[in-house]
Parts: sequence; C-alpha cells; structure tokens
Amino acid sequence: MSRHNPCIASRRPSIRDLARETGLSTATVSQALNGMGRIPEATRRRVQEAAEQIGYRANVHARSLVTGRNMTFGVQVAGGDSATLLPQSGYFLELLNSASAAANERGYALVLTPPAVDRDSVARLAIDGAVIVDPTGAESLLELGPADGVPIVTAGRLPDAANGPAWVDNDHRAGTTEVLEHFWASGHRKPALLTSTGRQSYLADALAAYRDWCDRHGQEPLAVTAGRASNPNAAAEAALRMLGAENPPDAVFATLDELAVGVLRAARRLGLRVPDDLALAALTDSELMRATEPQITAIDLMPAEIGRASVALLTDLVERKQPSRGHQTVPSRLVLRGSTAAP
Amino acid sequence: MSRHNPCIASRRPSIRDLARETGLSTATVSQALNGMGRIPEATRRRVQEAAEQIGYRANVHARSLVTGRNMTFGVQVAGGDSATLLPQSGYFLELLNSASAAANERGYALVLTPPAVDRDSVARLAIDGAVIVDPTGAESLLELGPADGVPIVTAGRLPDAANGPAWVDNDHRAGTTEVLEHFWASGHRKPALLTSTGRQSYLADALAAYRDWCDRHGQEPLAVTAGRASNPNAAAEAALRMLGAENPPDAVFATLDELAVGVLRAARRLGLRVPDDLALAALTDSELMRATEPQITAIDLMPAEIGRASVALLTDLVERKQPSRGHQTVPSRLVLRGSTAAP
DNA sequence: ATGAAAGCGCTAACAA
DNA sequence: TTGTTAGCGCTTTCAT
Repeated sequence: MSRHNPCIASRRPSIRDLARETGLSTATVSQALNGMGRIPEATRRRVQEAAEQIGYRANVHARSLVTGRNMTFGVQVAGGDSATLLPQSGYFLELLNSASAAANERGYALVLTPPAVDRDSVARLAIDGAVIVDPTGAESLLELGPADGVPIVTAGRLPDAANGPAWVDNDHRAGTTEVLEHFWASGHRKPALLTSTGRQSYLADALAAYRDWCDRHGQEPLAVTAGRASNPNAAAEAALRMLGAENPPDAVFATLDELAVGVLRAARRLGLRVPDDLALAALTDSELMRATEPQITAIDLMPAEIGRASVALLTDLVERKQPSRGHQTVPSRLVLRGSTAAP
Repeated sequence: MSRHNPCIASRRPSIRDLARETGLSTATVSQALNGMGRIPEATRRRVQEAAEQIGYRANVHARSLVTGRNMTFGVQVAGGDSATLLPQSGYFLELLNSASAAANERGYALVLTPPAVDRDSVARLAIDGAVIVDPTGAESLLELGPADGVPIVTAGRLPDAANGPAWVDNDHRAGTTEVLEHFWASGHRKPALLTSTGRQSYLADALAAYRDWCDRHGQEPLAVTAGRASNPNAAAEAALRMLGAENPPDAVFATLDELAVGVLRAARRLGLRVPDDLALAALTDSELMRATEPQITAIDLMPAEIGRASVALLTDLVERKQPSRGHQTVPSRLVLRGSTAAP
C-alpha cells in the first residue's frame, strides 16, 4: 500500500526517490555518490545536484547492513573509579574533543564506551574499533574487542606493551630527563622524584629516566611515593618528610599535577623559597599549574595530539587491516613557569 | 552461493541460525526475544538458551533499518572554544560519564557530537535525540535537530528558555541565596559578587538572586565582572581593585572556581585573612577548590545528576513523543570549607 | 501458538 | 555506461 501512496506523510527521501528524480537506477545513483571513477563526471554532478535538491541523505543503517562496517569508533576513558580520573580531567576532555574531531573527519562517529563492557554491549555498540585512554590493563574491552574482531588502540601503554595492542604515548623518559637537565642548568643539584602509586607506564618511565640521570650525575636517587594519586594533602605530608630530612633535595619532580601542589604547600610551610631554595616541576600540565603561586613548571603532554594520533592509528588498523602492532610517540613540551628559575 | 555454504568462515550467527537451531521460524524467534507476552514462557526460555548457546546477538543495523530508530543519543559539550571549556572540565567529564551510563542503561549509545554540525552530519550521526551541555544558543544542532525530528535537551538553560527545548538545570538562585545567607550567619555583612562575562543562564540567575538578597538586607549591590572567564589573574586584578577600594566588601561570591582562586590570591597580597577578614565562596565546585589554602567553600552542582537527568528527560521525549517542553531542576549542595567560617 | 512472506534502504555482482 | 537482481538481518503484518 505504501508503495502506491507516494509519501503524503513526508518521509526522508530514499535512494529510490533519487533514482526516480534523475531517471537513473538506484545502482547508478549509488555508484555516482560513493563509487570512485566509474561514473562519468557529468552524471555524477547531475546526481549530486538532484540529491541536494530533494535533500537526500543515505541511511547509515542500510549502508552498514550491506557493507558490514559500522563507521563508528568507541572511546573508553579510564579503567577505574572517577576519583582517579578527575584530577586529570582537563587532559581527558581535551583528548576526547580532538579524538572526536579526528574521527568525524574520517567519517566515523565516536561513541562513549563505559568502562566495564560485556560481550553483549560490545555487539550492541557496533563499533569498528576502540581507543582506550590510560588503560590499567583491567579493561574488559582489551580482550573482548580483539576477540570479536574489534581492533584496539591504547593511549598510554599497557604493562606489557610489547605484545599488547597498538599504542600512542609520550616519551616520558625524554620528558623526565629534560626536566632534570633544566633543574641542573639552574644550579639545582639534588632533585628528588615524587610519584603516585599506580601501574601506569608513565610512572615506570619517569622512575627509570630519573635513575639513569642520577647514575650519570653521580647522585643518590631519592624517589618517594605519596600514596593514593589524587591527594595533595598526602603529597604535602610526603614532601614535608622529604624536605625536612637531613641533606634534603633542592628540587622535586612530581609525576602528577596535584602532587606538585602538595609539594608547594609543604615548601611554604617550611619557609622554603620556590624556586630559589626548591625548584619544582610536574609531569602533567593542567589549569592547576597555573592557579598556584608561583605557577608550576610542567610537561604539557599534548592530549589533543594524543587523541588525534590514536584515532589515526585506529583508522589505519581498521581500514587497511594492517597487523595490529604499531605505535606512535607524541612529543611533549616543557612549559617553564615560576617554580623553576631560568638557567 | 553463500546460502548453500553454511558458515565455514565463521560469521556472526544470524537470526536464521537461531531459528534453525530451535526449529522455529525467524518471526517466532524475534518475538520470543523482543515481544512481550505473546510467546509462551517455555518457548521463550528455549529460544533464549539457544541464543546464549550459539552466541547470537541481534544486528543493530538490521534492527534499526526496520524499526526506524537509531538507539543512539548525541551529546555535545560546550559550544565554543576549548579555552572556556577547560576550567570546568571536571564538571563536564563527570556529567559525560553519568550521561553515558544512563544512556546505556536504557539501551542507547552515546555519541560525541562536534560543536559545529551541519545537516549532513546530523543525518550521518543517526541520533534519536541529543543533549547539549551548557549551550550558548549558537549551536547549530539547536535548530537542525528539531528540524530533522531530533529532540534536544539542554543541560543548562538557553537565554529564552521559555520557548526553547527541554532543559535540566540547577536552581542557581537558591544556591546563590544560600551562600549569601551563609556569609551573613558568620557575620559577614557586605558580600560582593564577582562574575565572568558570558550569556549563560547561571550568571543571570546568580546576579538576580544577589540583587534580591541585597534588596532584602538593605545592602548596596556590588557586582564586578572579571572579564574573560578562565583567567585567575584577571580575577585577581579585579579583586584587588574591589578589595582595595574604600568601604570594601567583607565577602566575595565568585561565579566560577577559577575566579575564586584569583580572589584568594588578591586577599593574600592585601594581607587579608580568609575567612576572618574576607569570606569567599564559588559557584562551581572542582578539584581546584580543594587545592588552595585555605580550601574554598563552593556549590557542588552535581554534574553526574545533571547528566543522568538530561538523558532521562531525553528518553521520555524520544520514546513517549511527549510535547517537547518540560524541564527539571537538580538540587545543588553547598560544600563548606575553610574559606568561610562556621556560623 | 507459530510460520510465510514482504520489505526497511542500500550496495555489489553481474548482465546488457 | 547503465540497469537488473539478489540479498544484508531483522521486524511485522497476515495466515494458518
């Protein structure tokens, strides 16, 4: 019946409407709109104009049904509780925005994937691939994805990056070394490392680079853990102990923005001048680093670049069916502020 | 040919495989899995078990093609540049996470929608509805959506909320009044209002409530604008002028977390004790408010609740085809900290 | 209570 | 160069 009653209630024009409009077949119309080179330019133009005219847009579900591709990527942010997530929220949000833009440029939609997915949700989400940001290794998608033919890219590395999925990351060893050299150049000879607990790769990287540097400079390493990550008070306490001990460090590199805030607080309490008595820098730049006094030197991890690169890598994996290895290193940038002196 | 060659290369089991497995027709199988009540419980169970057995999951595209529903919501975060976005990133991220969870609970996927969409992208995204977070009124989706039958819910109100889309928001007038009463209770008699520039509804709300309160308490209002939103330095300057003037305020309510940080800095520079000489509170709670010394009293806007409520409202709109008016107010919560004294 | 059949809108062989 | 045709996997009348 509906076929004999041509759209009184206005439905979206289908490819058949467009075929009728142009006097061509649906197959030709489809080719003209999507195919490459097979249709003469004149016809193609005619079809495109008619499409514009009647406001035709292809139905994505019909297309996906036949092509077998979803044109959708998933993005999963942080494996765990939102408490550990929020201190770095600026980082995540910037990453998310750029990843979304990059995906859309390539014709993919980006869907938010909840941290704990089961096989059912993976199927329902209908994603062609996924980016997992700062994985802990416990994310179910890490196994479920590849098992169901959904390639994964991680932003940040997994503990066993060698035979894990493709990844995008900063060179945190280089960044750490750069900070320590910056301390050195301004006359600070005894830097300490203040870390949070966690299995993230960047912590291991920072620690390794720190130990290397100490070795090369004949320093005894002083690496302190502040306990739970997102706690400036815990950091302040750890810093108080560290700075109040005999032969204290004259510089601190903190592996999280909030830790650096705690150090600053401790320094103030001890009457230490920053940067003269104590130089201070943080691994992750954030608005927090601009809100203190003095502002804190920090490494900008370029989250927008990380997001963009992750999507680019994922697209390659999905479209070119390349072997699912591969990785990319995004350069970070040391942002000098008042907590460290100019050399 | 493929129909005569039953899955040597393993494809996902289709409804026909399930029909064959159970000895039923595809129609019955479909009914058993989705229909309500029409199929005897025994049959239903049998089908469900067989589905489990062979790992059947319905193809979302095939289903959407026939039902005409996408089972997807869009979410758009911030209309403009990321500079104005990032200071509130914790707020957004929390909102996003809860919105995603709420959508998934209802069977919807949540796709990130870029700020500037055209009609093509709206069609390609294939969304049944969208949440726009903190709209400025300039978002193209605001018009494109409804024009294409995509209902919109805004988290935060539009300038002309009366005949705009459905919205979810806090009662910022009540929140503002609560803060002012809190100031009053601890003996602070002359509160000032420090705002950022912007067309957001919460600014107008705060200002209106502030003026009302001043009226009722026989105070001369002192409302100052700090210029561009996300700048603690600009806020500090504005605060310095305000606090250095004759007959200065003894309390400041700042409409953004970063502004409050600027005020704190100004107070320290002027040698004012907080909260004794100057009480301080902020409209938006964030990790920043816990990173200063003293920590800053702030209104927690319950972003997770906002996200959840927005999705709930959107679902109603989409599924029940209710008139697209309607709104919901989410209660906020005053978090008392060191920057204000106990009464 | 269950099945047969049509068709959602599109693409991709293959035919002309 | 273009058209014909056969589905993609599912839901939904309408029969039985």
